[in-house]
Amino acid sequence: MNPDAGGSSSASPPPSSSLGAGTEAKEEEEEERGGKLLLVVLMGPPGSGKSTFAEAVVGGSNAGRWWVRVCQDTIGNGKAGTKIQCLKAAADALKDGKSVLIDRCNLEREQRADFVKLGGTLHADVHAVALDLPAKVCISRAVNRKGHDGNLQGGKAALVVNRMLQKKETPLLTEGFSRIMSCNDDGDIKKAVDLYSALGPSDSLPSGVFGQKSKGPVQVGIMKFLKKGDTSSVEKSSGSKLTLSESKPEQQNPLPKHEKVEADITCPMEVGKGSNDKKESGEHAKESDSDDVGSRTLAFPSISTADFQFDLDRASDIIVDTAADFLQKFDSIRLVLVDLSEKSRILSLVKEKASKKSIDCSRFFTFVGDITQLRTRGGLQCSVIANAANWRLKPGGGGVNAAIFSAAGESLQHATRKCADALRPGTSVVVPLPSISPLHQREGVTHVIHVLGPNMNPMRPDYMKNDYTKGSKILHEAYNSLFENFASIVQSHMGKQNGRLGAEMSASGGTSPNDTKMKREDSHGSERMKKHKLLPPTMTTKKQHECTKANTPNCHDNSMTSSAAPNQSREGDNKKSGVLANKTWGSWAQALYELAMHPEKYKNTDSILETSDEFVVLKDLYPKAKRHVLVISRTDGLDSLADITKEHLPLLRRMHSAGVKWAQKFLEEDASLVFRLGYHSVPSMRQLHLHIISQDFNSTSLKNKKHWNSFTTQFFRDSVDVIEEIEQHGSPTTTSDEKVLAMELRCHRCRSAHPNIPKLKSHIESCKSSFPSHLQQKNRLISSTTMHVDCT
DNA sequence: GTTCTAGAAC
DNA sequence: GTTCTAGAAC
Repeated sequence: MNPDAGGSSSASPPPSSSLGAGTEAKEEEEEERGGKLLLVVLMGPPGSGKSTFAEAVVGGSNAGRWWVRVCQDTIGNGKAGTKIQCLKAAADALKDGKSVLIDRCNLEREQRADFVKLGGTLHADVHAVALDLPAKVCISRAVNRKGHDGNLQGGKAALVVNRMLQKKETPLLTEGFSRIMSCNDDGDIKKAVDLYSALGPSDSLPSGVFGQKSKGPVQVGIMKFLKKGDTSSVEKSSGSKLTLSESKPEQQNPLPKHEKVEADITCPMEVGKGSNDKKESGEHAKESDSDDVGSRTLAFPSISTADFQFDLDRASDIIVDTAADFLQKFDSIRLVLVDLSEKSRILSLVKEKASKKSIDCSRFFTFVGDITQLRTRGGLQCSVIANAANWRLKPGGGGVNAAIFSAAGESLQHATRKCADALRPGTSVVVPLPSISPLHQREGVTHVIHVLGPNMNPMRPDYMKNDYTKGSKILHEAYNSLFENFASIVQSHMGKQNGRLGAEMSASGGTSPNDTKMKREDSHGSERMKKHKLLPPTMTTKKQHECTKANTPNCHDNSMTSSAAPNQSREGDNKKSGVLANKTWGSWAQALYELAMHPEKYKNTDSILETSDEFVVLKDLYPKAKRHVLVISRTDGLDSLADITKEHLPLLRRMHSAGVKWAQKFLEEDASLVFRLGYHSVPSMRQLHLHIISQDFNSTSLKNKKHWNSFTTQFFRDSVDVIEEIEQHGSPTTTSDEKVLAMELRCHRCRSAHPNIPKLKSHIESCKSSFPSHLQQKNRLISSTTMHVDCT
């Protein structure tokens, strides 16, 4: 602790030549040192370690540097002061020939603008140092600290941190900073401290953006990032630097006016035209690099319309429909349809239809160019590309498939082999592209998703004989599978960053144990990615993987249908997503099945509330809230959402109605409750069951992260949505990626992050925020004040 | 799904 | 030392 830290500002001893102050003296200093004075704006929420940083630099070993720390928490005679006071102190110090560290949160652009301006006016180099630690680390530290200068600690701190992080805006060079340094963990912070502490009088630091690997969206939270209906903070921080919209004049789709920031990342419905505008291309690439938009962008070719000769008009409808659905579900994700030629008929059809549908053209657009050279020749930053694969997942054959395999080199073939041997029409498989692949190195492509669509070409395998009813369904499925897989990549990308950063929980000093831990978690995380991400949705075991292999166009279903295991889904239940819904259930997972098949055996227990031919209503044995019941289907072989087809719609509607009825009954007993009805994407217990659960989550049986996330993330599929999706597409889209269950803990009402279950639980006891807006729509919530629409 | 428990985090 | 998480076993 610097002895002067309690005052309005603290400085290490100034060099004698700077005594006497004034601009002149300062300029002399500059000349002498060969460098300008610095105004370093720290950014970070409470708990991010700004003061520690500032104290280390100001009071550290660098006695030759004349730093002044301007700390808003102490500027008022040791107590919190105002921004004006900070500005004045900073101005005085700069005029005095001292470099300044601004120690206040400065998370929003507006909050720091005056300091940037001041630096400019007084000819100082203005740097940003963003302390971008994960929310939960900051919260944990802020909550636990004692004797904080600004008296912000304890429960109040968590609230403040959360509120601030919602508004965080990533610093940009365009704000006026000459250098931006982001610190994503304690190691980064130490490096930054060392860097600034070690600056000699004549040293200067290179300009530019450094260390911005972990982007704003990650810090704001995965849910915030992915879920529709949240505030715009993510777009603000993620999108503010891209200016694709400026790249081409022929913008067709004007942006909604309220999405100003998005407009910055927007493009006209069609951009690109390949290669030649070097300036533009460079700009895109550069801008995108400093943002995370590339990792949230999927470029895909039109599936089935080339060699497989699928009707273009129908295909374009399907592309636009599936893309629109997908974008509705996920915010901040970009989809780009790519084709080589400007004259591409499919591109113009899609453009026209997307425009008619008023799809946000910043998040879905067409692009003329080579999908294997999007960054270098097209200036489009994009980490995930889709491949219109063949069923054998082999290179060659011409078209996009040949181009991608050729551009990616042999490593793509090897990586593909590890994931699958073959693909069924209507499905896709994610292949992480090894870093040695030229496509990875040159274009920044991290994943290739192979997709197989329906074939309408009599010369190719699995010819569909012009059956467009089936063909359209399969093409629909192919795009859905592609987009879902893409979503899970983005999710796991975010989750991984959070996981890695989340390992950094201890106080600022500890580097080596943390480093060890970090590496371990990181490699562990990669392992997990290997296991899960290689497989299409819902496939998580080797066995299932093999099933898919067996289920290729040439192998059909024989190996599966002969399955005699009594605890597996029956044959024929798995027509949908190309990924077999088969799953082996542990003995413990049979309980609901047993009950559904033989409710009479259990009729003496008071857990069964109602029995009909179609379902049983049961009090959950381990309720995760004050009221938690299950409506269990009695249909044999219907184990999870993955088994559902349109035939089950009437059943689902009746299960829903039964659930609503019970919710209303409970509301009569306690009008303060709010209920949500839904299914787990991947249930742990066999036999399809609908959860009716009150949103207090006040239960000792709710014990861990998996419990919480299974009811409060997209893993929980609202019954109304499931029903709607079956009505529209014949099957529900399940978020089969179980990694959401390991995500950070966020309040289901205010979305604030919490470091552990006990702290989360104590928060939700008192959180009175209204529910996120998407939950308040379509009767997803049932309370004493809502009306419900009967789905029967 | 839960229980148990080692060891990480605090 | 206590609290908490996460993986294994069932």
